[in-house]
Amino acid sequence: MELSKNYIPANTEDKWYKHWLEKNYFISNPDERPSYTVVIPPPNVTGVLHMGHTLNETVQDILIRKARMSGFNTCWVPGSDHASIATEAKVVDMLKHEKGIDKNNLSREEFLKYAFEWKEKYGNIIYSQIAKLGCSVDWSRTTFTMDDHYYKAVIKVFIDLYNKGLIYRGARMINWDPAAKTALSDEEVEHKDVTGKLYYIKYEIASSNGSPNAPGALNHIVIATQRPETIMGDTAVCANPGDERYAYLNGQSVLVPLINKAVPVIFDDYVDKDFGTGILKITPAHDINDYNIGLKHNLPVVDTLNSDGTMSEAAQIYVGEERFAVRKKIVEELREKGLLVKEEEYTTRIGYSQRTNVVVEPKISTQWFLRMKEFAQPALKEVTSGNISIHPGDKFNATYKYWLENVKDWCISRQLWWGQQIPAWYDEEGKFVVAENEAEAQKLFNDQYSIVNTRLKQDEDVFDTWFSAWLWPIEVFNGITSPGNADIKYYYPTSVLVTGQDIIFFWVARMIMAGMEYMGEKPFSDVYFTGMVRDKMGRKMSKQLGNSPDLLELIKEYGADAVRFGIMISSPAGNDLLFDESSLEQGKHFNNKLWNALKLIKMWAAKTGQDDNGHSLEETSRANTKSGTTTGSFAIAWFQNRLNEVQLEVEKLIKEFRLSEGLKTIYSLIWDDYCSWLLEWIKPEYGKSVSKEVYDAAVYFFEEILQILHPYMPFITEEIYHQLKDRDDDLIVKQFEETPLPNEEMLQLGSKLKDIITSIRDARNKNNIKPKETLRLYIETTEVSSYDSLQQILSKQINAESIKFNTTPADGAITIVVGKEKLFIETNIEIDLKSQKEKLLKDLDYLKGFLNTVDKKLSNDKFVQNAKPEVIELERKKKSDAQEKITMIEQSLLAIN
RNA sequence: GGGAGCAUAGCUCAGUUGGUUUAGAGCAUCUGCCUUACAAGCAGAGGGUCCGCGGUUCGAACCCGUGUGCUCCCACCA
Repeated sequence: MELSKNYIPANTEDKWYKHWLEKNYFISNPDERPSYTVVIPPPNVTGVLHMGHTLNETVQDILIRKARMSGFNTCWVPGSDHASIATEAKVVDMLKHEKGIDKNNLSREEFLKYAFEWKEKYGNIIYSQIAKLGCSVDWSRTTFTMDDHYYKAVIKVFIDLYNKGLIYRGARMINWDPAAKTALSDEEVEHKDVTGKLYYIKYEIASSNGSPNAPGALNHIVIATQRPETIMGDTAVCANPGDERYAYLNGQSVLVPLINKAVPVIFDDYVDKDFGTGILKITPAHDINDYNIGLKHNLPVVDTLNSDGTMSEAAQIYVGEERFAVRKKIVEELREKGLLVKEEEYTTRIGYSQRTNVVVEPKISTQWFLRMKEFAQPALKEVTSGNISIHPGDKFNATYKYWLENVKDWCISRQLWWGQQIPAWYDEEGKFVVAENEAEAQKLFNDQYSIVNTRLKQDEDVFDTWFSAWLWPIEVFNGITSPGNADIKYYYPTSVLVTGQDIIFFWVARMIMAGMEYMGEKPFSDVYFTGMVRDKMGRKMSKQLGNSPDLLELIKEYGADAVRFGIMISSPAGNDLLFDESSLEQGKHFNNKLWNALKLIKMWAAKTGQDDNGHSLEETSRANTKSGTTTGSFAIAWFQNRLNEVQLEVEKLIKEFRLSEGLKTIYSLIWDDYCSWLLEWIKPEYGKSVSKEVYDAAVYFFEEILQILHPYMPFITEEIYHQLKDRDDDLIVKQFEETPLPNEEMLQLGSKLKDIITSIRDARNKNNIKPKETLRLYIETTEVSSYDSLQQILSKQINAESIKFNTTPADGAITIVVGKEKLFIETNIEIDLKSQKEKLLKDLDYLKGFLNTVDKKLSNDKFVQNAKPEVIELERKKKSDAQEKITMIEQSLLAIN
């Protein structure tokens, strides 16, 4: 079949993915081989995959494919996360805008029906994207965090932890999201720097107890606040007890402006005398500090906000209006009434809901909490002991440690419908039990409260999505719902977790906790953190900026392999990566390079007559004959060693999770060593053909480099593997064999050959000698025999009509020094020696400078005394080498003049 | 306020116990090539005060201190 001019990904990608599926290569079952297991960080079913996912999935697929080709029983579990709040927000939004439905008018069941439809739709899009990218996941194990068994697992764990006394229910100050109308955990709040205003407001002194004002005292005080809309919730004002300016207020009250409510003046060390006016309004319902001071001083709590962020009845004024609108109105009213003393610009950090991006309100609310201290110790030890390795560790070990040492209780309840409903049952008086179902609950009511057959109502709330996600590496193998089953025993602990550094606390730390609690063992051995994908200007990808490309579009334009290449070539572990489509372009070019190498080899196959009839060839390439030995054999022997060198290096790099460097190494092996050197070296002259031996070697090496590249670029490698030969086996499962150490001498000989060729080509360029112009090469060397195997290649690559050793040419030849050898190039055309003289002078300059630094070292007594002998030996050698070269160049210069 | 990380070519980055040269790669740039696999290519070249300063050392891009500039995480000062 005729090969297309360029590689066309669309022709191969779906075909091979389908083939791999049909052959069940992705499916894993426990057997006697060692397992290599990865659980996918389940994408949220909130939408489609973005570039961050692309990077993550690619990394995982590379690791999995590499392991699959290295003798492991690989299992990559795909799935998705219901993402409670994030998805619910999306569904609510969709209902409102697309169907004109208000969530408040739906029953829980009706809403969940829509939510499941949403999940079905987006879950499937996500899965198809994962497939398009080539990910070799075991689809038979696809798990969703609200699957029946998974749902049960979450409930079971909650009940278990409750019975262990690790879960409690109570009123605490929590973060409230007024848009989603739910509590949030501390980790779901993002703090951003915001320039706001500090308003200085007058509070009249009420003088309620009739005591006279102190001398010089005013009839009002001034208090600074950023949130004037909260003043109606004030239940005291507070000064530092050591602050003499306010001592006179002891026992007095002040009036809250606008509503003229009298509140006491109290004193507490918490107040900083030097900030603002040194006096603080206390609003226990809406600030965590105020709440704590309130507790200490027994202050009442006046909650002036409704759950949706509007003012409540308790606020007395502006009831039902939105909080930020009210802020403006209150400032205006204060100004009109002369109660606003001044405003100043002020930068502060404000908490935003990670999911709805609205300003979070501190609010007192009854929620479920999980005690975390008990979990922190074992989870910390796994990492500090090195039992779990984090990559890159220098960056994250400290962060991990800090969080665990300062961990706070986890608010696990959410006022949402999308998620696992909390299995707590309440009677009409508010007594409750925790039970799997209502029947069980009735029984417990009987046992605990001696109440029989009362009307029970299940808790309306659901769990934080992370309260299900933390069980992921266990329950994808049903480890909670059927402990000790064959899968969990075989696959747990998993090998590596690949995820974003932004969820180290949300998820990574908590999975380790759950693993220790429920399996008594870590959930994974390594954690590989990828950085954030930004655009090439370093900005975060976002819909608003329009800089977040569509994965399927990219695959359509460049092909999945090129997308994988592009994202991997620029992604050092743990650092943010700047995504630039030009790297995908590079990937596309790389595909094409491979494709063209294939075309070349197919052409040879046709010429050698090996394609159909298996004829051996009659003619051999010029590079292939020399006195009975095949010198194609040098090219072949050299490449074999170079290949071994790269194989070992890539092996090491992947083991260290330095995937980007691994790809660069492979890229260079293929483009430079295989295509630019090897294929050119063994390429026959026009009209001639290659020997069977050389042809076979070229094919064999092609297969080898395809194998190394396969984990990174699975589609094109599989395609070419099959284009090279008709075969029944597939590259995806081709096993790597043990790699022998490369022969250093051979590698050096190859480098020497390359250097000579490059130097001569440079000289051709500089002296304007056309490639077609033949030249006569003279080599001054002490190692003539080393050229035995190089000569044929050399003369072909530089188009030499003759090569002579240790014979001096006539005047007018170009002189080049390569290593410790002197080359003379003689041609039939007139040469202007100026440029080569310049080159020699430049080389001379460099060498003299270099010699100088070496000399300085060697003439330093301290160096000679202290340095290691081998270092000194090396310096001596550098010195003599440099001297030798200098002499050679000086002689050459003399000859020119 | 506390902590972490980073700063090397125009850009993105390597540089793994301090000594293989006066520091490397890819991309970009420049020069020459429509050479029969590949112009999405080939051949070649140029390009750096390793952020500043000080120190340790025979020797520093690398270790220490300090300054500057970025980035991120954590934290309850209105």
